[in-house]
Amino acid sequence: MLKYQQIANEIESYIERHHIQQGEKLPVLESLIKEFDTSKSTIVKALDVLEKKGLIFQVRGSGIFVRRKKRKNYINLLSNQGFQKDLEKFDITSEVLQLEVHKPSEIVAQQLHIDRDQDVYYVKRIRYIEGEILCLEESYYNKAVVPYLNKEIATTSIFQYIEDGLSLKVGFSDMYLQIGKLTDKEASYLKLNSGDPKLTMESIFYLTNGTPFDYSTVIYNYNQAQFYILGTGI
Amino acid sequence: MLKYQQIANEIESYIERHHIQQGEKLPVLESLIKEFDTSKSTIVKALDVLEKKGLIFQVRGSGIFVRRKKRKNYINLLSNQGFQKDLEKFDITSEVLQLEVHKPSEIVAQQLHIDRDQDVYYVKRIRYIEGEILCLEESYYNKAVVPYLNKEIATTSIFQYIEDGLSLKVGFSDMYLQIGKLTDKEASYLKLNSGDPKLTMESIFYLTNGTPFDYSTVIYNYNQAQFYILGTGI
DNA sequence: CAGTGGTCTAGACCACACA
DNA sequence: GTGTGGTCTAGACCACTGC
Repeated sequence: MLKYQQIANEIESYIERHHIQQGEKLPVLESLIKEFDTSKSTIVKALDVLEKKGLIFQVRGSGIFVRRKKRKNYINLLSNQGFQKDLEKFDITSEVLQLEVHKPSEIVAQQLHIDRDQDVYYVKRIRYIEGEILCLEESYYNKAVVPYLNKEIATTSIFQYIEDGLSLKVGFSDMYLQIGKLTDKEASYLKLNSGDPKLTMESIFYLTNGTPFDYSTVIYNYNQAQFYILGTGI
Repeated sequence: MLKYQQIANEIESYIERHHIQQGEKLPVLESLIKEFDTSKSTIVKALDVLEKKGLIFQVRGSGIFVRRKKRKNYINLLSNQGFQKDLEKFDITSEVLQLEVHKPSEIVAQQLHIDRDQDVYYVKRIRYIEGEILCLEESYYNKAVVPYLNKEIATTSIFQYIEDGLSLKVGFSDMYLQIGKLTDKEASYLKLNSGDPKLTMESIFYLTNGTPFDYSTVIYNYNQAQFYILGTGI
């Protein structure tokens, strides 16, 4: 484990354990350097990680302060973790409607940067949050990257399988959001009415080496679609 | 200007100028160090900035590659810039419906972390993108932080005024997203129908020192609400 | 195994907040 | 002015990629 990551984790769990509130001050840099017996740069890097995660903010000449969102029951929109990791407080389950290997459409082939004669896994799921319907998801995985999938994996967490089972590293993602009205078909899956609001989120996930491996379209139930973003100033 | 920020900007404009495409390789670290005549750490920091912005990705043992989103006409959901800066390709205008100083409601006072007897600016605007109605925005500014506002400022960019005119630094933000149906009133502002889909985005903006100064609720026209996020792996 | 990016150090110096 | 975080350096060493 990287030293700075280790330190970041320890500070994070320290904040968590001690229920430190928004605006409360953390020990000064000098103390942290001594505490963790490391160099200044390493501490600074660890704190940068936490700052980018939205857990703290640093004020020059003043100190390091805890940032803590106040609203519960909102889902973190960022985080590549395909949920799960981020929603460990929530109970997320999945019902697999379809799982098969086939050739991609033009659009899918383009998003995954493959030829139309290469195989993809197609997975259609309904995902539940605390027993309520959260979303309808249709995903395409490049079979050259994800050579095997089964219903059991798709019922739990595909991303966890990719990272732990296949030892692949998820790097980054492009996400596109749109608002619209549910079609008849979508509505029946989500047990809503045709014409009801929907949030559509298309995502392309890439490995750390830049290979796109997953193209997904997720349609959220507007009753459950509550998201938060901890912005960190671009 | 900070050296690493300067370098990041130069690399960014280099990518832009040369129309470098997704996946194309940038010069290796060693070259950049020589080119900018600086230390390795500084270059690394500059590249980190660009990576977090979603412009490049770095692969150990391989190289530095350009990342470039392909879809146009989507709005960047992140960036604290209250749009404008991010939408410089878009034409954003605002119509001010209301602008006044008053005492905050319980909720507003709480979000801005002030007492109910302190003044806030209340601004209600309709914002247009390329001449089309983009959203209805209601904002509350802590008057202790933003002592003066007028219609002209609100018609252009309030955030630019805060940063340039008042020399305040925007630090970070909490954002909450929800999907729902338009009320009669909202629909009439957006020239849509009651019951049509809406995306509601509540934001609290903080200065770099952690002071919340702006609480805004924005209701987007679902026909124009197209967003993208460049995820960078949490 | 050569090339490339990533981590870590020790320390100098700078910039800002706050009293 | 003191305390605190931020930048920058020069260099050692590590870890991954791809030939």
